[in-house]
This record gives sequence, C-alpha cells and structure tokens, in this order.
Amino acid sequence: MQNIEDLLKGLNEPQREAVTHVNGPLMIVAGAGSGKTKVLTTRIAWLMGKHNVDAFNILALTFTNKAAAEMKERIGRMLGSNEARNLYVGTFHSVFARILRSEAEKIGYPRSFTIYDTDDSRSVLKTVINELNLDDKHYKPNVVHNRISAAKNALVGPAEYATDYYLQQEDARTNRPAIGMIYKAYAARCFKNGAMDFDDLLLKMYELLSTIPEVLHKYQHKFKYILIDEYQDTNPVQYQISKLLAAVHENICVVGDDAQSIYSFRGATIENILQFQKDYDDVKVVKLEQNYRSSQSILNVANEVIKNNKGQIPKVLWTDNKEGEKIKLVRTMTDNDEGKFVADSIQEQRLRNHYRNADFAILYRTNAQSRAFEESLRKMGIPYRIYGGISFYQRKEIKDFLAYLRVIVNTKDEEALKRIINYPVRGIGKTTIEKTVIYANENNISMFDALEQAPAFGIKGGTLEVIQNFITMIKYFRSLLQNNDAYSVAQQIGKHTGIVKELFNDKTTEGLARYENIQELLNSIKEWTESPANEEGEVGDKGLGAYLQQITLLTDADDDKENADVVKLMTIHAAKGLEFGCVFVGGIEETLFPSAMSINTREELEEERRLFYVAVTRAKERLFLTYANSRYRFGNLVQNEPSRFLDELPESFLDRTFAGGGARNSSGLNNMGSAFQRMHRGMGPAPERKSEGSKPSYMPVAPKQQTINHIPSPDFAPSDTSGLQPGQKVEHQKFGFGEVIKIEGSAHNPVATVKFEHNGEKKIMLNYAKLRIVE
DNA sequence: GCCCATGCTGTTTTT
DNA sequence: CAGCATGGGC
Repeated sequence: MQNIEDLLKGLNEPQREAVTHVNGPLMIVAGAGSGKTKVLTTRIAWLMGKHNVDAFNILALTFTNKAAAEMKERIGRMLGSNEARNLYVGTFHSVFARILRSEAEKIGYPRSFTIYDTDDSRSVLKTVINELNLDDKHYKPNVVHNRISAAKNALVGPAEYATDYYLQQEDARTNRPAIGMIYKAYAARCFKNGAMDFDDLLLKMYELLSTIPEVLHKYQHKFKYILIDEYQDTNPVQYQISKLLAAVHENICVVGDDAQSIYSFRGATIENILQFQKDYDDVKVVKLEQNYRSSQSILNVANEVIKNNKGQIPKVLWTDNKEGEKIKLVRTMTDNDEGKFVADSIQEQRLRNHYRNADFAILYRTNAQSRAFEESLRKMGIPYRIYGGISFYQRKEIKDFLAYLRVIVNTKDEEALKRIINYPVRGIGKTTIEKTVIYANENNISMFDALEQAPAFGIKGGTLEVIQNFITMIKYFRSLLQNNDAYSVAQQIGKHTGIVKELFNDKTTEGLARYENIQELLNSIKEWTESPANEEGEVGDKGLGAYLQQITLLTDADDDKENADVVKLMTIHAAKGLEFGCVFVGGIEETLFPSAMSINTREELEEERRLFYVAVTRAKERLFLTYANSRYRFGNLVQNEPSRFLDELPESFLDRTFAGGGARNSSGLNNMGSAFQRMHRGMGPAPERKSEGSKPSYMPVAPKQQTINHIPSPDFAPSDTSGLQPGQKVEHQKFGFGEVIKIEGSAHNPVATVKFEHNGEKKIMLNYAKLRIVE
C-alpha cells in the first residue's frame, strides 16, 4: 500500500480512535452494524503497517473460522503483502488446539491427540456411566454432558466438583448424586484415550499456561498484541486465559456489545465485558454508536425492544440511513403457511426490489423450524442453503471413515476404534468387544493394545485370526503416516478396508448417497492437502494429524460456497455477525421465542430478548416478522400465542397489512379459504395473551396413560436374581416396587411375572432386567 | 452374532 | 414425526 495513513480514510472519529490506539488496554463497545470488523482489521493493519508490529506477535480471536479467514484476507489486501498469513487469527478453540498440539506432551497428552466432538463425548459418557453400573436412562448422557461442560467452562475440575457444596446440593436435588463421580471417570477416560473434548481445548490450555511457567512466558511474550472479538460471549476459562496471556504487555483489545450476548448456555458471562475496566488500569473505552447497516425503521424497532432489558452499558445506536419501509408483521394459520408466505414474499421481493437470492435470510429460533421453510422454497424452485443441523461431518458414513483416520493417528482413541473394529463387518461382535474392553480396563492399557493380547482373555480360532488381520492392517496404515500426506493415506484406507467398494456396490438410494458422501470427503481431503496456505496446523503440515485437528472444529458456516446465489436459512445464533438485505424472522411465538426453557428467570428472558435484538439487527433494508397460530410439534398441531416481544413493538413502526407476494394464486393457499385473507385483513393489535399462569399449549392436557416413572433408590444396585422366588419384593429401575407372582421360562432364560404397585403386572426377563431384591 | 420390528424420546441455542 | 435404542427371533 502506498500510504499507510490512507487506512484511516473513511473512518468516523471513534473508529479512528480505536484503530490508532496502540499500547495499553482498549475496550470497544460496538453496537450492531457499527463497523467493528472494519475497525478490528484496520487496527491490525495499522499495527503492522504503521508500527511495524510483526504478524507473529499478534493474536486475534474471532467467533468463527470464517470470520478469521475473512479478516486475514482483508488485512492482506490493506497491506498488499503476504504478511497477514502469519497472524494468529482464529477461534479460541482452533487457536488453542494448534498451540496444544505443539505443547500437549508437557501435560501428558500425545501430540496427535484426538478432538472429541459432542457426539463422541456423549458416547464416551455413556460407556463410563454403564461401567459405573449406573442407569443411562436416569443419567442421560447429554444431561450429564451439559453439567460437565458447564463445570469445565467455569474452571471446575473433577476434584473441585466433588467438593463443591453448591454443585453437590444441586445434583442431590435432581437425584443425580453420581455426576461428580461420572465427571471424574469421564475425564480419566478421555485422558486415557488421548483425547480432548471441545471444553478441554480451553481448560487444558488454561492448565498448560497456569502450571508450566516456561510455556506461559513463551506465549506471553509472543503475543504482544491481543484482540478479542465478541467479548460479551466469552466464558470464565476464556477470560482467565486471556488475562494470563495479556498480563505482561497488557496490549489487549476487546470488542463487544453487551446487547448481543446470547451464549450464556455455553457458560458465557456478560460480566467479562462489564468488568473489563476494573481488570486493567487506564482502560481506553471507545463506543461505536453509529450504525451503517440498517434503515431507521429497523433500528427503531431494535432500540425499542432492547430498552426492556435492565443493566446495560449505556449507548445510543443511531444511523444516517434513510427511514425505509416499516417492519412487516405477519400472522399465518400454521407453520406450513408461514413457510409458503415467506417463499412467496421472497419471490415477490426479488422481482419488485431486484434482490438476488443471496440477499435473503430466513432466521429462526430452533433448527427444527427450517423444515417448513425448506419445503416451500423447494416447491417454488428457489435455491437455498440451510446452515446448522446435522453437518456433513456428523453423517454416519463420514464419521465411520474418519474413525479410521483417527485410530491410525491415535491408536488410543477407543471411541473411534469401537466404530471401526467391525466396520466393514468382519466378525468381531459385541461379546469380543466387551471382553477386550474389560481386559483393557483391568490392565490399564488401551483397547488397541488389549487386542494385541487377545489370546490372554480367551479369544481363539477364527475370531483371533480376524483380530490379528485387523491389527496388521491398522499397523500398515500407520506405517504410511510418516511419508504420506493426508490424502494418500485416506485413499489407501478406502481401498484396503473395502469401504469404498462396499458402498459402490450398494445400489439403494441411500447407498448411493453414502458413496457420494465418501467421495466428497475424499475430494475435500485432497483439496485440503493441495491447498498452499492452511490456516490451521503448522504451515506446511499436510499430514493426517493436522487434517483431523481442523476438521473437527469446522462448522458448516465455515465452508461456505461463498458466492452461491442462494437464500440462507439458519438459527439466529448462527446469524450473529452477518447481515442481509431482507430478513425474515419466523416463529415469533410464546414457547418458541422466547423458548419455553427460558422464561423462568429475568436473566433467561433478557437473553432471549437480546437474541431477538440480534435477529432484527441482521436486516439492512427490509424486515419481516412472522408467527403462526399453530404449528406442528412432535407430529401434532399445537396452538401458540404471539410472542410477548411483539407486544413490545410500538404499533406505529409496524405494517400489519402486508399481503405477501404471489400468495394470491399460489397453490395451497386458495383452499386455505379465507384463512389467508383473514390473516391480512384488519388484524389490529395482537390479541391479549392469556394470564401468566396459563399452561403452555404444548403440554398435554391429560397425562398419557403410560408407565409411571419411578426414580430408583440412591443405592440401587441390581441383585443376583438366580434364586428368586414368588412372593419376594423387588425394585425395578423403571416400574418401581412390586411383588413376584410367578417364575417361568427355561432355566437359562427365566421370566418373572411381577405385580408392581403403580404399573400393574409385567413380565420381566431376569437375564436382562436389573432388579433389586428388597426382601 | 446379526437383522428386523417396535417403541420411546426428544426441540433451545454451538465450539 | 423420525431417529435410535432395545429386544426378540433366527
């Protein structure tokens, strides 16, 4: 670039202040659409171009990988050099994964540790819960996982968990006193597997920095300048890590907007941004209050809504943009009608206002809502893309294939090993796996090592041979690692295991799709291997280990087919940081938005309101808010009241009369008869909501006549039932207490008939059911 | 040890 | 509704 000062052109005063502030802590309070990405990128370019700061000395933490890539690109363009490539820019998770990869051995992990995604974590938890002889119906893996995750994000390790009075009380109250024990076992198992879960990437990074002074010293001096985006969504671990890293130079710049804090369920605490000024001396505070994104009308609505939250950093968002159209508020009969309305309106808006498909976004609170929209868009032939939901990498065939790669890189990864040991089917069944795991646990060795000693626990004959072949194969793959890139290893695996051939021969529709997915995976590995610059992993490392590390942290927002002209569908959470010409926000109904899960405390409700604020402020020119009278939930139609947030919008900002685009003649709507017309005709103000105490409409009116759930006694342990006699009293995990009526069936498969206090007579197969003999 | 049928449960939000 | 775990049959 010719003149570095040119960077400052086109910045407003506060933006310029933020960019040119060089040393010392800086907090940028950036309202929605106030150009904070521009400020961040310009600031980095300024540091490098004006103050000769080396790219290696700058750490920038963003919210998505995509944002990181974009940032690098923009800085590169500003500077007109390749220097930006050396910046440490990425999400907390990916940057720390990269650092941990080179330092892992210092805290006892292999360099090539595996990263467990949520599914892996749940699966390990399930194993551990069963090994502890606990019931996974009561200790549901995802409930336990949430609990453990929250603990990790709050820097509470297994030992602290077990002694924390409050946590123990809470677990006792929900009758899950063993969570602490499970946490401990889970952490131990992950460690044994050489694996870290998502939360560990933060927690272990903290551990690394706080326990090994040389490492702390190294990174404190390396990262002379630290920038953190979306600071309002950081959690306590992230907070502590950034504090440690910034402690020497104190050149820490955080950017955030308390009004857009929407990740408290992930442990984020708004305190971090509210407290920043107390954490450092002489904090420079810059407020970006001019919005460049949205029309006046849209901003008015946003401001009105957020006004209802208490305790914010005071700021006034304003804009020079023109007033624009009023916000359209539309009610439909059902969620399907809502879908039709939106698809019709997109069609209409596209013609009338010359939008491209890519100018539209459909936003919603829950992923499940995407379906109705998707159907309507497909019927009308409007191209779209859904973000979120089940990602490519979560598909079974992809996970199976990746499990091979994982085992080869890290044979201790038991989770992955279990997936592939009998895939493709090679005759290693449940019994053999169980024996292997038991042997491995008893001897404290990995499952893979246990397989090598199969004769020691009674495996012989054909099974032994199959196991030995399997081991030989895996070892062969491992031997390829050193001198081959990720793609050639993956290719070999596809060939030698027979997976590719097997899927190729499967001519069913699903089989075909699976085959194509595997091909796509192989292609993407090839692409990654051949791409010159890789953002993650050490530069030039094209090995399988580096590949796997980044793949787990990819979200599908990241691998955007950037220029595709398609309508985008996503949750509001996923839309954070994005903007669109014309935005539809669907399902603005009580129990959905705000979610029924989040109306119990003021804090929860305020977060929902911030989410609504985020949704509204994604729009540049036009905003549609829609809600349905009733929608399908779990297969049945339920009624919903309009969201309370709608009541907070002043009538004068709204247009309730909007008759959607092609709705007049579009199929389906006509036979809706007057319903569609009714919904547009003189709607007047939103109907009064029922009194606060009224039941959420999704709740069944009468409880279904089914099993009355029994909560097992705390000391519940299955008894030996081999000598069970009629007349004895027993406790069943689910059916509760009862009396044995008779015993029948064969000697090795006895069946007891038990009359339960609350659940009537049941036939119980004693070989399988867990019964506790009471007397 | 494997395969199919049935029944149960889950829907906040994500790295 | 739909995906998945469980369980019963072979």
